[in-house]
Amino acid sequence: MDINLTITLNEKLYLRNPEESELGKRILEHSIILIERIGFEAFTFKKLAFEINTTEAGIYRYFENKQRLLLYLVDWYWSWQEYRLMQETRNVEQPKTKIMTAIRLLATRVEDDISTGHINEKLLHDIVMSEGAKSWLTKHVEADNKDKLFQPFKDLCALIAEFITAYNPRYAYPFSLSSTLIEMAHSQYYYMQHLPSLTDFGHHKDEDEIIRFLEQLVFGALDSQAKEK
Amino acid sequence: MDINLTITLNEKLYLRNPEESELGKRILEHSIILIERIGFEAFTFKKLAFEINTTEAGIYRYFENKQRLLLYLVDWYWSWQEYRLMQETRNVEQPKTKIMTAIRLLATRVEDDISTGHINEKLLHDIVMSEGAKSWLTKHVEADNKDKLFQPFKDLCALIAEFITAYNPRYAYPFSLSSTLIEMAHSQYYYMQHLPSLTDFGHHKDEDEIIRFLEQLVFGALDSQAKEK
DNA sequence: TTTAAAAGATAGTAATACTATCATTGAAAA
DNA sequence: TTTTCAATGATAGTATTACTATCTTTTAAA
Repeated sequence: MDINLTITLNEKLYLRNPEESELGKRILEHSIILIERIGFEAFTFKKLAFEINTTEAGIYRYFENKQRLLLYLVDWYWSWQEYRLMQETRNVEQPKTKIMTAIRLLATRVEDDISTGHINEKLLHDIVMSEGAKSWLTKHVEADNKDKLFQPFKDLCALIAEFITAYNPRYAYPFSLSSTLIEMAHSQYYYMQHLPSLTDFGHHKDEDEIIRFLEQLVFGALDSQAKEK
Repeated sequence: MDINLTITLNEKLYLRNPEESELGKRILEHSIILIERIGFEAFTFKKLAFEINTTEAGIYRYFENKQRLLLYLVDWYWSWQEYRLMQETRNVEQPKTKIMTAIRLLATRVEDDISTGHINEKLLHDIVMSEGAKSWLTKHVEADNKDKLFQPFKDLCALIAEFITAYNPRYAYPFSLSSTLIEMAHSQYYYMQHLPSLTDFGHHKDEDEIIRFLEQLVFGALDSQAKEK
């Protein structure tokens, strides 16, 4: 069986659709590798062009600038996570199980998914953790938001918020809890790796601990609310 | 009464201590104003120099680069928040009240504190929300961490973790809960302002709602744990 | 076979992120 | 009072970044 997963993103993210050409796919593939290796600040289109034996101008035909390319990658990641979550919660009855599945998918180190040829999900996961926030922490958030450039993140957030509401319809903050969960799954992992004293996962660096922390956090909030009301 | 609050920070943050000269203080004052106005990406030492009628080279005598200056400002902010929190929890007996004070201080929009002449805390609060993460999301986090450049954040995190442990000694994740609380107090506020559909604070934009969300989150986690064990 | 889009090659510009050097000032030490 | 020395100011210069423009060649469909 040869399944090929293609994720289609908002057209405003690019000048020319990178999924529709060989060069485009090489740009995606190697931008992930290069950003992961040298970091987004040091990453330039010139360096990327050198890596894939094309020219700087060639890359500018696909993406307006490196910020847009990053946003493309980040959106791709959130779309992929939402897809995975929908897959894994299909046919699941219990809202509790759905939420636990979400936590597991978000907080577990990603392995490369072979069904998406040129995208290395493992590296992309690292990029989203260490660079992802830079895609919305800008002076043009609101303009980008109007252009729906954060839609994949919002969709994922809304999906998990649905699970939350299904679990406890009286809980007052399903969206905030959902965005907190998504953000913390990534940033606690980052802290565990780089600033462990901000966590309790010390140096054994066990991601299962993050899962337990998040489960306890989420269900603590959801179950106590049920009691209080 | 003329109280003057001076916060002393890690010497590795700067080349020349900006608190010790008039020019240094003007750099701090106007970097806050300018970063808040144009954003960290567009901010340059040349533009700052123009604002305060000095030269680019003059600013480079104080800070190695703009990233270090940002880290200085962010560290200043966390030191100030820790100071405020210690002030406001002194003589408070109940751990629960201490935690609620922490939540209130972190999640309430800051007003300018006149006791610190050249620092506008209100603007600094905005900067920490929208640019703060960029100070640790770098390829040199670990080197910076070895140089203790994140100490103020860690200290604040540890202080709140103490309150948490005092409230419930059996809770397993005081540091992670503390860092989650600090981060969410800022990022839920940012979302409320710029990406409200990630929250439940819609468009009335009421920070008291964030406080209630955080209280319910934190005490939900802390109280349910007590039950389970 | 033509033709038009994509890619390659090359050049150029303004801004950024610095470093270096030398002159001037101003306040404390001699 | 003079010296002196640190801080600042003024100016220049460099490598890199972040683009834009143009012209040619390749490729793939009409």
